[in-house]
Amino acid sequence: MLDAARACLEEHGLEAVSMEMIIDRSGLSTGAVYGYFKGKEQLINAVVTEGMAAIAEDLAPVLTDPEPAALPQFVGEVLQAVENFGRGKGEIDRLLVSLHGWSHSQSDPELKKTVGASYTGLRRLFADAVRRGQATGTVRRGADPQAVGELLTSITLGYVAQRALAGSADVAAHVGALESLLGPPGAGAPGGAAM
Amino acid sequence: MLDAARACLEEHGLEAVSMEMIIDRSGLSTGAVYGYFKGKEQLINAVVTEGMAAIAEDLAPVLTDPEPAALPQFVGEVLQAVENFGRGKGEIDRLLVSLHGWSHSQSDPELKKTVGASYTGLRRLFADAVRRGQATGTVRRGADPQAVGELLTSITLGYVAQRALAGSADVAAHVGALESLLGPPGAGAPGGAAM
Amino acid sequence: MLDAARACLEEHGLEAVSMEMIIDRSGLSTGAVYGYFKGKEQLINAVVTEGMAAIAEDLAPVLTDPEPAALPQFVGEVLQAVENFGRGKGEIDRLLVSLHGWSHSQSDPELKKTVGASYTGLRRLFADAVRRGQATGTVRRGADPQAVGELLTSITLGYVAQRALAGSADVAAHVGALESLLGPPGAGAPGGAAM
Amino acid sequence: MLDAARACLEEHGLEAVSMEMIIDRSGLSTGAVYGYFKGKEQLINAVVTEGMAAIAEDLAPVLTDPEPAALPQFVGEVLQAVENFGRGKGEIDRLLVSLHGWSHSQSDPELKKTVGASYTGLRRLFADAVRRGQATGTVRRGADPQAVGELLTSITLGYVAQRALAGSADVAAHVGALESLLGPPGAGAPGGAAM
DNA sequence: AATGAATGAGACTTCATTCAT
DNA sequence: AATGAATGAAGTCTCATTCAT
Repeated sequence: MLDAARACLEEHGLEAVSMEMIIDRSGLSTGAVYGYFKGKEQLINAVVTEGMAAIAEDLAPVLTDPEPAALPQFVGEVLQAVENFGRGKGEIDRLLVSLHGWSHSQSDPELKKTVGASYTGLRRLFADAVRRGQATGTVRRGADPQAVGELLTSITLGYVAQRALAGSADVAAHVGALESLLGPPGAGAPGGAAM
Repeated sequence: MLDAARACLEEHGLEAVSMEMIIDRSGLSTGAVYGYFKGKEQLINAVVTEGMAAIAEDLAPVLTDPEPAALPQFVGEVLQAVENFGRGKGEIDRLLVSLHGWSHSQSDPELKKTVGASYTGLRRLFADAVRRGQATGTVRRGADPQAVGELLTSITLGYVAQRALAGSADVAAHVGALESLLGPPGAGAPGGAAM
Repeated sequence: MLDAARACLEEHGLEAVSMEMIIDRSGLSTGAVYGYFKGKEQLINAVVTEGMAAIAEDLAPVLTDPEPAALPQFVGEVLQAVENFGRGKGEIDRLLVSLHGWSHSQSDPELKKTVGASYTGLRRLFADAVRRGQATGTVRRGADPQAVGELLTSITLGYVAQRALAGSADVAAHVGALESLLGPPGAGAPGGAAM
Repeated sequence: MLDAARACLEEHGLEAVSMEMIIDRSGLSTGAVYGYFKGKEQLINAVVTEGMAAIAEDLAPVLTDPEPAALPQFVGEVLQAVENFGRGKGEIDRLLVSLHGWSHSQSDPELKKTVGASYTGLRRLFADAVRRGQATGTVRRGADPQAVGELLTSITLGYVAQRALAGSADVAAHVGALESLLGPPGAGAPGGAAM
């Protein structure tokens, strides 16, 4: 059901998905689908919500690592998890579908609140990781965890956007750029051998 | 016309905008609108295209600055230009509308190509600025301009996304985070007084 | 079952009653209901038929009274029985439901025949009562029993309609009007001085 | 449009009329119909409202006659006007459609109010006519105009109901019954000895 | 016999687009 | 060239009925 909706969303876009095509692809009957979801809105919202939950789950191990790696590598792990999530197991690219979710969530107050909470949460998780990094010596002490958390959130979301909009984005390039910019290692981010 | 479409897009979202509401708000007649645009698709595409052109125009002075500032400040200038673009002159927030454009462009091959070219261009502009920065000594020599360009593209797009999705994003926080991470100023990014 | 259907009919009207709501209210399972009634049509028809039978039963003692009262009082007894039927024992007003039955019966040939027979029967019962009234001296001899039966049928049905449509109808007013119009008592309708 | 709706209503009943059949019969396009009426509910309501207005117009000359005839004849004129209305000019019997309107109006609060006002108005018009009759000597002085108005309303509505439900109703029978009951057809209602 | 999840025909309605004026 | 009423294809959803369990 959600799989079918996601696939149709990727294939046809937010404006053109119809219940009929989702239902056809799901293999269920009209009535069955409307038994599970009250309507199209609710179904699309479920796709968005489930997507956020799924990627959050995939990111959790990285974000909650008690001893996070140096920032470039840490970002690399995050982006790789994001990338893996996009590739997923099926044929569809869930990161592309995300953009539809982003657009959709702007127009549904209820969903917007949920999404807002979720991304605010992501920001906080990043900040917490930064604090742990500072505690374990992989992140400069002088940095404001919240501000860095916000920056890392932008990099992560921006990776998704760039990947979809420019057609590609490279995890290694992001890591390399950060390494070369943050290095030379030693000043507080030991182990980060510059590019 | 495009103003009306943009406003309706922000107000109702990609799925719910109707030609009728755009036409009503534009003050033109149905026929007139169809005189200017072949159909809804073309009109929405025009909104997206015009939006990209407009923000590109606003970013141009910063991106093509012959002597770009140190990276944190440079990013600050970019994000501030983006933020100013969003605030715009009217009541609507053009950055929020961008997300609809991102979603929409995924489903229209023609538009997707145009958008892809535009964001690839942005990436290149960033890379070029990095090169100039390396030439004038504000960016580390060891960094790969293309990779850094990709990172900066992510930060920029991510700022837009985070602002819309989390409900807020702070230019100063981004600048501060970069400063404290890239600092101590001197090693190759002089002038960047660490936080 | 019929109680549930009746209640839903009153609450939602002929167009909006659904099997689902009737079934929910009945407390039975879908299958059980379809065990008792072949379908919605048959169920609604049963409601109508049962309603006619029930009011006929309530009216019987009055209509078959061997020595009917003078016409105004006789009509009063009939209308009071009708009113009592409407008030019933439950919360619902069965007279209001009657109007739905009237409407429904117009569209089902089978039911229309049944209903037609029932109301033709009512007319005849009235005519018979008139004859007995003439025999016992409470109704003018000159009157045509069939014609008077038809008039009394109209008054009875009209009472139901007026009650539902105008929002109220008063038994005493009907009786009073008849008394004042038919009187003076004695000229052929002795004993009708009452009230 | 309303003609088509009325015809379909008579032909299929309240539960079975569909917009599709009304639209087909009207010869208009779907969009045109929805241009005139916001939806099915509004269209049916318009049928009901127009029906009440139409019969009210037909009854007006009789009900507002400055010198109403004696009651039996007056009732005859009213019922004849009602009957003529039913026969109408087209093929459909508008009195049969009325029953659907009665049922429908029970379920729409807005319409119910309108209908209630209309029938309350009818009651008042009858009462007024009775008063004029008393003034001109065709109706007994002792009668309560309001009560008689209510009785006449019942007779009128009951005529419509009986005609539809029993399959027939006869104006002459009603007149005859009243004549024979109201008794000695003298100057009309000389003096009003009763009460 | 009883259940109630599932079915899918068909209902209502919208809205992008056209074209007579 | 401009208008906006009209079109009708297509979309969303309901609900009477069935049937595997």
